Amino acid sequence: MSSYDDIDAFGAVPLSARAMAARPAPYLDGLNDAQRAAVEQLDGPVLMLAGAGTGKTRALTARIVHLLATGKARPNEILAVTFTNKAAREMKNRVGSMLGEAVEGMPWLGTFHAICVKLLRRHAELVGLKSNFTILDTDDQIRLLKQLVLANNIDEKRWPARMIASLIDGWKNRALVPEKVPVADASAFNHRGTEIYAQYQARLKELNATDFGDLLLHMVTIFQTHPDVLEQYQRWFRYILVDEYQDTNVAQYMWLRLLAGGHKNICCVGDDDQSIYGWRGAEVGNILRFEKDFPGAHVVRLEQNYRSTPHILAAASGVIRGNQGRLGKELWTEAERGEKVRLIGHWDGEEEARWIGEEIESMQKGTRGMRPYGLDEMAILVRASHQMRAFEDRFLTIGLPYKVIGGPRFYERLEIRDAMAYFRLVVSPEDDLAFERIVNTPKRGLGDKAQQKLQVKARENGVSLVDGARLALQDGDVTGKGGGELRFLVESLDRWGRMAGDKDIPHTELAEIILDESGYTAMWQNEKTPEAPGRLENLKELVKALENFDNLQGFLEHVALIMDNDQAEDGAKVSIMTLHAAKGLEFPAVFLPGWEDGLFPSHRSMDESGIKGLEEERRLAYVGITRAEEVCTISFAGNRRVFGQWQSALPSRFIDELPEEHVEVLTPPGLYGGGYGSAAPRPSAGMSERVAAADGYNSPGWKRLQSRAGQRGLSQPSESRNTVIDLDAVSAFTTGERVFHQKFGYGEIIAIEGDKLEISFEKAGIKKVVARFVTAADDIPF
DNA sequence: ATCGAGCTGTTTTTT
DNA sequence: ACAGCTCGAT
Repeated sequence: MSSYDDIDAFGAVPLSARAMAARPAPYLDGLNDAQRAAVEQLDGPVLMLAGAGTGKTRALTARIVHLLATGKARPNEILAVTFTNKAAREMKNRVGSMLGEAVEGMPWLGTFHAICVKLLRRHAELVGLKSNFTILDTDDQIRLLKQLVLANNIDEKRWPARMIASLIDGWKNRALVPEKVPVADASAFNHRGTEIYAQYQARLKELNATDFGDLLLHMVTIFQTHPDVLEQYQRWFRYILVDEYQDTNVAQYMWLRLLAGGHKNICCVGDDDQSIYGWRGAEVGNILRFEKDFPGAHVVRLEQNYRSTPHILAAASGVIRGNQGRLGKELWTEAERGEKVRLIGHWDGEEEARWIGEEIESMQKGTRGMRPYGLDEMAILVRASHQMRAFEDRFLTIGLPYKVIGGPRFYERLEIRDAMAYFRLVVSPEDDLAFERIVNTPKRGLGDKAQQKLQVKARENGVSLVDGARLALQDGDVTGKGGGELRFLVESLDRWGRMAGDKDIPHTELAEIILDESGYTAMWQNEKTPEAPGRLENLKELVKALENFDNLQGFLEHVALIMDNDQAEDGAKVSIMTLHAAKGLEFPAVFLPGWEDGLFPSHRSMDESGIKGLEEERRLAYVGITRAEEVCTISFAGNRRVFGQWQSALPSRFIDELPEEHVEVLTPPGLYGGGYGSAAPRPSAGMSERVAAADGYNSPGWKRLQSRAGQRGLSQPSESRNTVIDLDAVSAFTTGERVFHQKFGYGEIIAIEGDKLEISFEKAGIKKVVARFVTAADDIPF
């Protein structure tokens, strides 16, 4: 029998009545009418459409406090879901501080995944798992798939494990178990994908493991097939709150709908204009359909913005207006007009970085009549992480302190994963994936051959790889140096396992012993590469992080779901991050470089998803602009080195969409190459002649851009804005044209198919190449 | 078994 | 440009 009748064992802490009675509803103080409505409409479905900077977190937390204060629900009867641990933590803290001392955290406030793990541990047996199942990270997932691909004699080139992984993730995001994958979907991949999917799921079950997608998928499956279980939770969770609803995927949506099916008290908070995760399965449709999905829903719009100046808001609105099918929201503010959005063009990416570096330095002192800004008040938000390099290079040379936010997370680093694999293996010796990871790390002379033998032994006897290794050693399958090393490893694992059970050995000490005795620390000490010291440093940090937990097991449990990267903040620094990473943040001064068609909006995104892709890019632009409180500076470069090749580009179409009365076009100081830097936006589009002329679109740089584009038939902005893929290099070439390719040299185009060109090269013969790697022969980029 | 030269495919990222 | 990987040489 399952044990969900112990639900209320979790942190049922009744609110102290006197804490609430002391001051009547202080948490409602200072809320505007819309916020107050969102807080007080407790029953029935509510959609809180909260624009950027409209105080949604405040409203959300006040709502929770209101639920508690009115006695509508106890803390453990509220289900509050977020996407990130950071958001969950913040909400917990804010609810805590609004309530004053007393509240033991809300047990059901957390990320979708964290909550699903908690639920799934209780009901694991319903999907054929044990409740101590492990959660695989992306790395394990890929390795597992690779094995399956190999075992099926599938061509790895045509079906890379990564690709299959994203296919499977996509299905899981849509809550599709292997049998439910639509025929059209499956046949597009020759049914190979679904076969592997099914095998992969079976293998996960054998390993008593799940991947991230499974956490949701399994819970949806359980709710759908066990109405009794579902009912328990429907009854238990009297109120449901969802943050960032526009980012939910189909599986999350189904999960929510199922859970909300009882009381129907679900409050979803989100902003359709900030949906930027479509590429990983988020469905804007979920938020757009809310009123249909939940009949009788109250829709509350938070439109008063407390973050940005009117110019910035107007610029953002101007851009987002280009999207179809929005729920519609117009942000307004009482703030002073402030600075217009500033726009500046540059000759190339390096100059853009140089200019921004200098502008940041001037802004520190105060410039152009603006107040001085501290470094930590400024941020650079880029579309793609490779853009960061130019800034890092530049800032390093001029000694401007900066920090990169996002990027590889601590727990994703190689050395951390290796160390964790050792820990995992000590805690659960049957963790085959962990064993595979470390069996020959550090090098123990156990190559493919030897590992194959262990696999065979394990499979034949139906035991784990560690036990397989034991048997192989007994039978003398692995001998020599490798054999000795393997024996030592297996014995060490046993020893560490016993130590893990010994209460007298602190687990942090054990961790150090494991890393030392395994030779893992020594491996990095002996390595002379520049990153080795950093890796050792990270290992130390890992051991330190262990201090916050009671034992290795507890630590591993948490780490599986918490991939945070809380870098210690020391001193004021300019932040550099992607637009995606910036969602939810705000800065007094924001720089938005790289607004060029192809880069932003991203060529790829439009290729793959057409108009939907373009709209998502536009939302990204909206998110970018609305991060700025006081100063927003948009820039673009006429030329940029991409994949080692110089490419020229036109200013982003989003620049045309900025309402001109809210934009000030800056001309860079004439320090570098005269007027070259002052390439202006496309003159005939959004910007008036006056504005365009004022900043010199007659400059040589701009003219050159234009004439280059002209040769390609790309210069007419009016045309280029109507079609989605027009900037694709496809239209740039004609058959018979003489072209140059970096690797193959000169040749003549004989056919064009989509974005691929068939070219007869003088030296290399006939090849098919992607159009953007080819340039017209008489026009090699400057 | 392991090391280094050549090939490929290059957005965005959380859990 | 470059990282990550496969394949051939030690």
